[in-house]
Amino acid sequence: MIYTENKVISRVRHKGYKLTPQRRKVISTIALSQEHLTPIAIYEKLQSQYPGIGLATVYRTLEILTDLGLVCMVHSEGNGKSYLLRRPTEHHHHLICSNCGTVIDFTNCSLHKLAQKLSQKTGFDINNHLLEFSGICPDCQASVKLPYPTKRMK
Amino acid sequence: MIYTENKVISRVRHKGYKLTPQRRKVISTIALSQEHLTPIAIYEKLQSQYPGIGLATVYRTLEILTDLGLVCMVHSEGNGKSYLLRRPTEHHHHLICSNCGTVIDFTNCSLHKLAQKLSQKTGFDINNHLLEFSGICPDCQASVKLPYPTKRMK
DNA sequence: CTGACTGCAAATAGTTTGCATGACG
DNA sequence: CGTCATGCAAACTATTTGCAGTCAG
Repeated sequence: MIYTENKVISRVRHKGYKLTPQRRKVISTIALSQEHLTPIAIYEKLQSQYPGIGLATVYRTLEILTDLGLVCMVHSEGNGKSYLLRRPTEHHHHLICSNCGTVIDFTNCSLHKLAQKLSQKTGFDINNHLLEFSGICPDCQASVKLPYPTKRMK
Repeated sequence: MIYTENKVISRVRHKGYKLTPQRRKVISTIALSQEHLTPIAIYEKLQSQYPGIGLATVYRTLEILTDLGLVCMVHSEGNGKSYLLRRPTEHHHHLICSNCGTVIDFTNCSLHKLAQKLSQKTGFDINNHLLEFSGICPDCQASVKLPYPTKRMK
């Protein structure tokens, strides 16, 4: 299931967080976006509709949403030091284009079996996991363009 | 296979990088450590044996080693913003205790099949992936709370 | 009303870079 | 000997925090 804006709002309020216009805006920005957004991207999108909103507020709101499990992160590998946020669908993982940054979600149930096995073997109480693939998406394979800086050393 | 210090050194030299005493020291520190190390941890360990080495040099060396595929990173989730480095064994993944930071390696071949399937479905040219589980290790389950530094299992 | 929330700016934390000096090959 | 590497400090990027004023409940 995808969290609707209203669902998120009621959940936030229900947990005792105040529902300020800033938080509303952040939530609706995430809800309306089709892509994963960085905190900065959210902040910039908001600047036009809601000038004066603080970046710190965006971070603070994201912290709450993360805490409530309402957004999820992408740790893009390689150069990607930025992490991205998105309204969560069902539990899923990410396939990331290391050239253009496109993110595709997928699910994989077999991981649960693997987690169980690991848990038995090691005694860990496993409560979280992170699986990401990265590569080059079809569009980027076609075009020869390289927007992401890759080369090091001069 | 585990890269020996000599192997790393010859590989670095072979790629045309100069083999300075600083690089040697960084490499041997990583090689001798049983645990994953942050860049800062490496820097601090070196301070005693090699005062005056610069943190930037550690980073620059790690960049080279990463480039050569001689170290691997752990992106610990949750609060963990620090990433850790280690001499690589075979291709493997990490199981991380979110309480004490213990890291256990494991391999999982079925991921390759998954990657293939994804690749077919999406057209991505997949060249990398990241899989990590986190949870509470047996020791931490038993004891209430422990500080961070690490232990290791095989 | 009142504590939670906000914007701002300053503070951190982690990492990168510019530059003059120094040393590997 | 000519690069390439180093150490240092300053620059950057991403995120967090302190604070005084503001507002949702």
